[in-house]
Amino acid sequence: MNKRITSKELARLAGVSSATVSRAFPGATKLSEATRSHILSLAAQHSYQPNALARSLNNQRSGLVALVVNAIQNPTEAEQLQGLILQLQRMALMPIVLCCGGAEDRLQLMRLASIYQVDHVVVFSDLVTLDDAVEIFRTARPIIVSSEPLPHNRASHVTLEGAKAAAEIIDKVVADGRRHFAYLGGRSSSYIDKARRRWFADALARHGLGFATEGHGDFTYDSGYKEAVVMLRSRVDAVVCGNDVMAIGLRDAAVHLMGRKVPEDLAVIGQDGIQIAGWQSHDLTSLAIDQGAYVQAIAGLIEDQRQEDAAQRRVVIDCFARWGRTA
Amino acid sequence: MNKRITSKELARLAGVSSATVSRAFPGATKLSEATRSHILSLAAQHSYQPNALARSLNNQRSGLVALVVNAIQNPTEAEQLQGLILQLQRMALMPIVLCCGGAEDRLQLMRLASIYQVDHVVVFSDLVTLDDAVEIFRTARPIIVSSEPLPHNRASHVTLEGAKAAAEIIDKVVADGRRHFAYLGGRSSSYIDKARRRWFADALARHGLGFATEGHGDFTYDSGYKEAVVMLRSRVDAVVCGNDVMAIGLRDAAVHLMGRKVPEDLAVIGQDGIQIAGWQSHDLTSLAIDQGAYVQAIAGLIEDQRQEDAAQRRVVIDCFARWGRTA
DNA sequence: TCCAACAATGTAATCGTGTGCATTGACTTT
DNA sequence: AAAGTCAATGCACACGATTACATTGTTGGA
Repeated sequence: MNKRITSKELARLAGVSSATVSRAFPGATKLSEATRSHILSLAAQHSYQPNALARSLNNQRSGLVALVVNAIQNPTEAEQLQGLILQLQRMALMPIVLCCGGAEDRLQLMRLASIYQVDHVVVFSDLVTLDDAVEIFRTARPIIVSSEPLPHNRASHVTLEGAKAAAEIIDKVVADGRRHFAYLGGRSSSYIDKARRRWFADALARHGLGFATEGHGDFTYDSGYKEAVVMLRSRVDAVVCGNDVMAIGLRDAAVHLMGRKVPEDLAVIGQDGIQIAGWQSHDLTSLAIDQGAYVQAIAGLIEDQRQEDAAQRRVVIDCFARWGRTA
Repeated sequence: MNKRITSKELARLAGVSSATVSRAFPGATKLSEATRSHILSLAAQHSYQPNALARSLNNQRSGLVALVVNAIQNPTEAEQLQGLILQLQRMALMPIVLCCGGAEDRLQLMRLASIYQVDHVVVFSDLVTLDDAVEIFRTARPIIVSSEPLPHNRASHVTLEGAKAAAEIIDKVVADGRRHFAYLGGRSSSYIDKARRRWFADALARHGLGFATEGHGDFTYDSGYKEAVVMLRSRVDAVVCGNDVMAIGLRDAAVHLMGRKVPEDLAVIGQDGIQIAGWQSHDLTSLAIDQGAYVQAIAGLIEDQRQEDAAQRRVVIDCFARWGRTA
């Protein structure tokens, strides 16, 4: 195992002090161009790079970002995570990923991560409360994704607004003659979960309608499949689902297990607009998130936080209708 | 922003030296039980936790693990990553995720991560060569996933063996009367890519058959969809795909665009056995990886590496046939 | 009673970098 | 020519925790 070369050794090789080596790297302050290039070429030759851990120790800035997610397997989170990580890489920040989904003790997990002095925390998971995140990560103010859009001086928010697009979808489905609506949500009491249901409920209310049937899944395919069996026993000709994956599960059960025709007998509407929803075998109508804008918003908030005294902000991202052939 | 409490401050509060505070934490060596519990209760009260960065500085052990992946969006990698991260969390190790897929300069990205003194590196991506990984991450010996199973003293390997299961699948498909086979691989020249093709080619050879048609995608749905249009112009009644996602794309094009019936007109075989392949709307026959065993193997190699002078090992994981209704 | 052994804790060095301050030397100004 | 200015660099300390070594106090045995 080759040990890594240290700045002191490089200084000895270059015939300067370690302080001069240190000065050769970031902004190149107060240092003759000759020695600077000398040091840099020697550094390249011995493949020297400063130790980020030691640097962080007196910088008070680690360059680490904790991403608290539910489960990467979930396509919605996978797409968001992928986009954000690419963005962080461009900002020369390192993501540490925490999977709350399968963890026994989520708070313990976050404490374990907090000792790494992360500069920023992005909480995607709704299994973690804002207060816990703020309390545990003392070195950084969290950014909460899809939480309630209330001003909160201890965290920044990115949240979704889908009322308009939901109305657009409902209007079309009602115009098609559907009258018996169902909603398949999550069991979670998180803000965004309730907000999404409300967008559609409000849109229905304007037609004098409401959800006659309701179900609760856990955002997985299997839960959508299972809930379909229960919910479709009632008279239902349109189902709105809390995410795309449950919608696909529900549709599969309806079509393959219960012999319904989609969209003739049953309209199915998802949420998130994941790439898989666009696969031709699904071609799901969905209340879609603009993933690019979403990631840009998060990255922007992180950028804001880099000045010490920045106020905490909130950003609202508009959803749009993705039209498929299931509604 | 609450600063984090330091060991020196806690020592002052407890009326001891910072050395004693340090001794109270890990193995509790040489320290009276009274002061130990006193310090621990005070630590809990002020929610003190040691700074991992400072600790790593003289420990020579950071607890960080770099996971070099292609793209999280890819369901195969997402499932493996999820499993491995959960396992790492149980081992109290922190994962840093690098996405090579969308990165302009992959080597630069790895260099950026290498300054964090990671203890271990797991390379899933085939966009990075073994030599580059070893060269850049001097502080850790990489574990290479799905690379060639040759002994290599600078890295450990986990690789797949699918010859037997591939033969099982091919035997069944040939018994069904198929004779005109095609293979849709990746453009990558990685070992595992070629090995997978070989498993099926060998199985076909035993029936005096071979791949009459070949295509090259990039492991995405879209590339499977597009290649279908080209490949299915030839006379083909069975296609083996390099992964499940391309298989689904190819099947969608065959069914919805070209009017083929699966499996009547065309057998479709995927690889990886991802969860999505099991969704009823796909129900893909696939050469599946035992994800549990795969993750356990990687975790085992990491555990091995924790003793300084451990030999580098390689582990072979057997694939199995997942039977769906596409073949 | 005296010395040795040992447990408990403090002191100080260490890990690798970054940076304020002091020092040196060359160059400019009057 | 004397003095002031400024660029270039070294010195030393800080960041926060760990650990070898030194020190203290206590106890047990001869």
